[in-house]
Amino acid sequence: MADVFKIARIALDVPLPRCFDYLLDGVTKSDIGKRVKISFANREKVGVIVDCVNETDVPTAKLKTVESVLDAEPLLTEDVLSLLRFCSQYYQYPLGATLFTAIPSRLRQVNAFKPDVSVYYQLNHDGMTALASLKKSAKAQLLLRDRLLQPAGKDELKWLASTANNIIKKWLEAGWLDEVAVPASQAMIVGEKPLLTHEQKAAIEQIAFNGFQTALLFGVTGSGKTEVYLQLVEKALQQKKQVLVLVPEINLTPQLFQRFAKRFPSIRIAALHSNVSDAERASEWLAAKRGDREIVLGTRLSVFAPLPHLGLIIVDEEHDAAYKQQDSLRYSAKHVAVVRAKQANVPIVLGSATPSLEMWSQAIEGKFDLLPMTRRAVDAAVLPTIGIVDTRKRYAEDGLSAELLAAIGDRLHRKEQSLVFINRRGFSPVVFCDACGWQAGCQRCSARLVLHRAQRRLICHHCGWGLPAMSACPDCGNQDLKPIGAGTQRLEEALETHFPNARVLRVDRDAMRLKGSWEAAQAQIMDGEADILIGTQMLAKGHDFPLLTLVGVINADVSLHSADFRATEKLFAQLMQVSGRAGRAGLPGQVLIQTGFPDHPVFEYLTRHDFQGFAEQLLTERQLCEFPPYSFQAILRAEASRVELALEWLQAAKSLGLRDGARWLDQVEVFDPVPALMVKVDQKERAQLLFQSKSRVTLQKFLSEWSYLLYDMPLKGGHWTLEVDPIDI
DNA sequence: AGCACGCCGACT
DNA sequence: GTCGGCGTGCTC
Repeated sequence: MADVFKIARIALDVPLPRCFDYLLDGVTKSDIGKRVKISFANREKVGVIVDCVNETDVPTAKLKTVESVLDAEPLLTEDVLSLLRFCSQYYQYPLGATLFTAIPSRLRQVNAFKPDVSVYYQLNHDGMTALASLKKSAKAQLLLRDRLLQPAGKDELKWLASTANNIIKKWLEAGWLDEVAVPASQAMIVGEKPLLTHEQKAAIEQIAFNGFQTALLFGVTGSGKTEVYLQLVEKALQQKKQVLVLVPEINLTPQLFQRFAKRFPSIRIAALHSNVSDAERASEWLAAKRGDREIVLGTRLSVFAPLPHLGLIIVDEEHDAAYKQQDSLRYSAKHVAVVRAKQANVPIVLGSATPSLEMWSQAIEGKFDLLPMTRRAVDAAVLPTIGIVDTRKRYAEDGLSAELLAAIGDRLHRKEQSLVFINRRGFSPVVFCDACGWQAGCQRCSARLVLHRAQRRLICHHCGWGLPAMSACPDCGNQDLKPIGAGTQRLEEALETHFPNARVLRVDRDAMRLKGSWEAAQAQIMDGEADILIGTQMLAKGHDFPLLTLVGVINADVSLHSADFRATEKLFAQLMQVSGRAGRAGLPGQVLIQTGFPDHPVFEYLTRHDFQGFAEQLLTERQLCEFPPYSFQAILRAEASRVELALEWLQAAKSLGLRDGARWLDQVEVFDPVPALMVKVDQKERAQLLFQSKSRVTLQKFLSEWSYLLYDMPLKGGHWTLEVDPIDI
């Protein structure tokens, strides 16, 4: 018989670094992970049992009794719980708050969640035949058709296409759709497979499927990484295992979902990301937990999905910063994924064309397996030629060099598409008075206001504050205010002037604000109904546009003199990524990068497509300076009404650390509190304190002994956070 | 995080 | 004389 206890230790969704004890007669270790209903500070709350004991320091009079146990079986099973315990400890975040981030919101509530009430739709045989040859421009129908190879809920379909309701209705009436209550398990069917390149074959063969293994799939754009994922997934599925696939952002899920659904039409895939409704997410989460979903495909939070038969983890676009959560539990999903693979004793494959230095260094040191794929899978597709345009020669107000204009003109002539990439929304980032030196600044942030000419407003990109654009300088009355520099809107205007007959399409957050406009824009680009695209980050990732053969990059150097030591690493990855948009389908691609620093080494490596050489050089630098990945960092950030208060608080926190963590101090470097690079954001002034150590373990020990003391140091009128392995310093 | 308890300004 | 401002302190 199992040991029986009297007291349950319960984790709650409160920002306190401890658990709370409640009486629960007959509680056993097998109850760990179950949810309970309790009264906490005179309020009903849901908690999770994390331990059971017979003795506690809490005075007996204070102990309350658990009102009810909500689960027959633990909602958080042992494997997920131990992963979350690791996260709580590693990221110095309270256990309760950590556990509750991993639980779908519907299951955090006191009211019981009734899963599987929603109807699932699936395309039947008639439907597949009828919809086999849709027009390319019927974007919504195409998306829905491909998704409906697998059972799908209404909410998710509506997210895929805003017109889903009407289309579903039509297809139901035509008898092309079946309503399925619960997606049924079937024998595995594998769709058509392409021939593999030698490199793809070699990569697949290196995954042994006999225990924990970390592999870095280093594949240039177009080398066929997805096909490698698919064949590895097939192997795992053959062993009746579940597969976890992580993608950096929701925009990339539909694409990958289609590939998976087409290849494995009988396999049930759960899509877990923030655009799936709460009810559907909870329902899919529970289905995965029952083993009723063979594949879970989702964004970073999916790394905590319950998978009783986990057999493989895939992390696509491993270098992407979106894997790092930037609030509450500040975890790195790819790091957690590696820990999960280790705990579950399964292989993990991380793919990227420009791996993070952190992963790359592990691979070349032999700690991870390196799976290189340096050739494009389509024979005819060659790597684009990359040219550097020196913008010091001639200053162009609109940001467009003569070389780039000529190349665009050339594409127009050949009826091919051009993409002009600029990571800056609005018309111009600076509004400046020649006469007195005045600049338009935000009243709530230490940032400049960006001119949005269409709205005739100056807008702060950090807090949203703004004011109507003025025609005269508010300080000296000068009538000649100058908008300096170019954003997407100015480029749009300039390109329309240069090429009056071209169809110019701007794709940024402002232009794509309306629902469905992004889908429409994609269809427009696919069908060749646009000649020149102006895009921000949105256009850099994912989608392949077959007619696109020229990519121009404006102002590639804004980040080159940034204080962030990761700036060049990020720039290289970003430029490689946009370059990858050029010339994928047999048409040769050209990339033109405008910069005022043409001699910077990053461009030399870039023109040679030499990631390895670039990484080697950066790693040498990092080693010399003892920067990550040769050291490990943590940052304590504080925000308050005035920066002096934040600095004072950090100084006090530092002294506390110096006293209490003294025995680690010879191995942990504690810097001085400094104001943040951008001191003021949204009326709050910020400062930070950096910790660094050559040993991850030592830093962990130091943080563990010191960080809980911070909870007893109130920051009046402010807020603090501790971040382990920060990526923005 | 909530929320209650607790001492000082402008209102019926 | 009260209503209410949000400063500190607690939650098993």
